[in-house]
Amino acid sequence: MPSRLEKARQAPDSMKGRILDTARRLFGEYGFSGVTTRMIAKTVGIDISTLYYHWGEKRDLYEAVITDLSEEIRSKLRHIETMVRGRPLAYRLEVAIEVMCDYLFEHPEASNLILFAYLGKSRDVTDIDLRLKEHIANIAVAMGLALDRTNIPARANARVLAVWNSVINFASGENFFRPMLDVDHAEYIAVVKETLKFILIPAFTQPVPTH
Amino acid sequence: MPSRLEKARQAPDSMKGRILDTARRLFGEYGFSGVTTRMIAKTVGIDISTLYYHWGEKRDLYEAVITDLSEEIRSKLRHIETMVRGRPLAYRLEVAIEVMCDYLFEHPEASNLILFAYLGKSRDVTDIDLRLKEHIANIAVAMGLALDRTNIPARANARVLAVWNSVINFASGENFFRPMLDVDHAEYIAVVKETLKFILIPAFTQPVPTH
DNA sequence: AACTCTCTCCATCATTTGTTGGAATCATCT
DNA sequence: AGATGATTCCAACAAATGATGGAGAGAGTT
Repeated sequence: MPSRLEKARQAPDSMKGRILDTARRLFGEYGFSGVTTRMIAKTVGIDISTLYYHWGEKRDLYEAVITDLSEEIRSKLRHIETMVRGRPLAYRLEVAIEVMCDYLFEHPEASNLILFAYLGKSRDVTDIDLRLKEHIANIAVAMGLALDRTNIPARANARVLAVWNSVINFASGENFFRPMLDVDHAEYIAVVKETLKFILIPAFTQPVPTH
Repeated sequence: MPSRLEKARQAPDSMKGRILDTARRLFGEYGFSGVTTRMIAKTVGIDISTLYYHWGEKRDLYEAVITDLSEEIRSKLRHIETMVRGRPLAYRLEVAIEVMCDYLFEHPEASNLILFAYLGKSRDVTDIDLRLKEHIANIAVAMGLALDRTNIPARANARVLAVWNSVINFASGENFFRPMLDVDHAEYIAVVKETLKFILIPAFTQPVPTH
């Protein structure tokens, strides 16, 4: 039996990887309690025992999904950081918004999983670490809001979180918001990007008001 | 047996009202699938049949919670509108942020319920209308981003949504974010308000850039 | 007292859900 | 071919879950 402790990332064509992918999609859609192990197995097209053979408890599978996602986000942020290093802040924000939007709209389940993690308390699953603190600290440094990764002021972290949240919500809420805006998918992405830039860039680039 | 179709709002000391309140808190904490009818009944301190007697299906109870919340939000927004009518935009934003933050932090389950509604698909509960479109349209008009409630441009709606989302997420994610900021509850609220003002006010008040 | 109406609970049912044991299949190695 | 180990599925179980029928308790009415 394969170890459940090994690295989450799986070859996407292996059975273990296929289960992980499907679980990720479904957990993102319905949340932990909203998904049954049978749903996952049926979607993959396998028997439920096969799922348990590869991943053990439902909670372990969920944890693997979160760990996997966290790793993906980290690498995405690293990528952004290399793209913007040394550039002016407005440019950094613009690139970050573009890249994060593209990533999140290509992986609709990702932002949902993140939001489910915020909402937190699922009776059965607690203290699975999305390592958001780490991610946010990295962004804060990349944005020039803090000098080093340790001891970042609350204010700086909060500002990064505000940016982060704006992006996440627009991605997660697409089905909810898009009818309100009466646009198609592509237009939605464009409007979101424009709106985010409209909201975020002035805040960080305008001269400090004297009051 | 009481009708399940009557107005959701209940006297808070009636059995039906007590059940509604408890259900709201629990649904906000764990989501629809994360809550069992037995949990609700046990928390209220009654037998599960009593719950079914008053509210019928779990879904109906959930729907009542959402309808109730929607009504509450609408009245809150109306209240804000009367407070800011005719004032300059920066002031309007500031008041809106203050009042919405206070409301959401006093009702921690509210923002969670809203987010759960975004995420949407709960296998068992669909198409319960939070009437967000209406709320957002009202804000857009109150903010002066649109002239009348009909035919609001996508761009305006998106901007209001961005504001709305920022507030909601900070309220819902408190347990998640607060340890990252290393502040207590009161400080958290203060930091959030400050951050929201920092982010949102410049965007809407700065002179239109020429490009 | 007898009746009615509202409300509450106990007991129960059918499904669903998480989880496991064991048999069958299949490829690999000797 | 036979042994071995990995993988898959069938069948089943215990617990949890949504939901209901019916019996009481209590208050008010006649």
